[in-house]
Amino acid sequence: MENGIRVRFAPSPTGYLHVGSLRTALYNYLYARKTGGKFILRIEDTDQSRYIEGAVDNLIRTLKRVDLDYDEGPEKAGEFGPYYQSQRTAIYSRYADELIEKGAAYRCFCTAGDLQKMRERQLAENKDTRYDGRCRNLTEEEINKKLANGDPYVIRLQVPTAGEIIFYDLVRDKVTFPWEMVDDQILIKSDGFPTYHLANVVDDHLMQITHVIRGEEWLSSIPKHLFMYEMLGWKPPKMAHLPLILNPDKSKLSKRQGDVAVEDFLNKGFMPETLLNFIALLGWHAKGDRELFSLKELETEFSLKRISKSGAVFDQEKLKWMNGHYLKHLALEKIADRARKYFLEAEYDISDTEKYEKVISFARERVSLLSEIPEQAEMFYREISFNAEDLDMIGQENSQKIFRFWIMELENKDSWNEQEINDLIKKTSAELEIKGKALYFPLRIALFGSGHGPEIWTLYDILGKEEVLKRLKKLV
RNA sequence: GUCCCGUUCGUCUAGUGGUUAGGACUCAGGAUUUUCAUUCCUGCAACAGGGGUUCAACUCCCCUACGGGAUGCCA
Repeated sequence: MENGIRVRFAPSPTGYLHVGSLRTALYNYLYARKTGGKFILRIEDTDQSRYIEGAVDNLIRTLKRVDLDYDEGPEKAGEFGPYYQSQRTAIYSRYADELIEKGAAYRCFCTAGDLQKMRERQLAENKDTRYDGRCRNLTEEEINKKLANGDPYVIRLQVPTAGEIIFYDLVRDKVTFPWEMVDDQILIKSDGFPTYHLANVVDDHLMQITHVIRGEEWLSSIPKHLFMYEMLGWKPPKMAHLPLILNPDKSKLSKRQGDVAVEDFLNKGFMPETLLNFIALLGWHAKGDRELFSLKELETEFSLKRISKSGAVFDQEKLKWMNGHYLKHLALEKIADRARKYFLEAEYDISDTEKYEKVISFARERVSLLSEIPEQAEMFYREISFNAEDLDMIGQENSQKIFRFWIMELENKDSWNEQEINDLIKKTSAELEIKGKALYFPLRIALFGSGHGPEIWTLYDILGKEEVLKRLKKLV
């Protein structure tokens, strides 16, 4: 159901995918899926000084890992490419020229040093630090002379100096800015590359973007963007500015205060389902009390109208809880598959698939991260070791009686089912007149090296009769 | 500093003029479980402050406070 809605996720390739960016991507994705529109990925790589090898590949890989599919973008050419801004410089300069012709932009020959000095002076005089517009009034003669001279220059937007601009944001409704406060933004840098502001306006128009959904940090740039749309004679897209995701101290979520890279969360053992579900809730909420949603469910539930206005603290405690939830409720094979790499890292032999899945089914119940699963599984893959206290318990007469009784009984029959093992426990208790903790503790210590852990049957089921017997025999 | 945006339990939030202000995470207690974990139940805990408007404000308006964002030849 093509309805012409087109949204985009336009990250700059910084080398990793920020959690806040993931949410922006998700909301754009959801809005596209919900409305039957298109979701475009565009790479905003116009800052040459920040080029990072492999950053785009990593970005795309991460998007894939969390299952966020785009309809157009790098490696998925549509009719509006190229989708790298660094490959579109000719396009931007054409529109920059058009703005100059229309008197909405001008060449500025001020050097970085000039600007620095200007800023310092403004600061000293306690004035706003803004470009003072000194190059606005250069004569044609002066300009041509500098041009002929090969002086480097930038192109600046010539914004109105008085009045105010009113616009309507889908999240914040009416927003007003006085033009006085808006700077003559640089559109084309002296290296010929555009700044975000120009590139974003040009591309959103050319790529026929209908809705711009992005972080609140862009809100104050809207006047400049809207001015460009107007001067170029274009219809601006609808805007939705998302509340910020915050550190525990309420500042904008940043690297300095912990992990912000989606890759890091994934590698630590958080799962895509968790990340997507949790992050969807940071700034958006369904009508009722429901909080658990799969991606598919979000696609139908999502609505721009229910995006909240205030920032949301990224609470890792709740993230962990939610991951624990998905660990327990997702298909066993899926968890088993994802946990595999952690077992391999721990060098456990998991070639016995049946055993491995039983282990997973036991361990998934008691952890909140994929990476924590192997430590719960140690008793099934490693020889157990005992501390002094354990040894003491093992050496006691009653313990020895229990072990010998079990060895004898176990050897009587080839295989045991759950009922039979439980009956054996009862029988042991009756025959030896040992009960409760005094019975279970020695058994647990002997079989898996701890007073706490799985039920005896669970352990027997996973390890099998031979291994259980072996562990018991070693101790008598 | 200036401009912009925001403000319901510690945190994420529901709420849209009349509610015992609901849910989730965390925390505490209890039940189940021979243990641990799970699960379930119960509890603690919030409308930033002050003015209006109204018969009635968490809900609408204004001010103050606080928080955040922007203020780059970065996005």
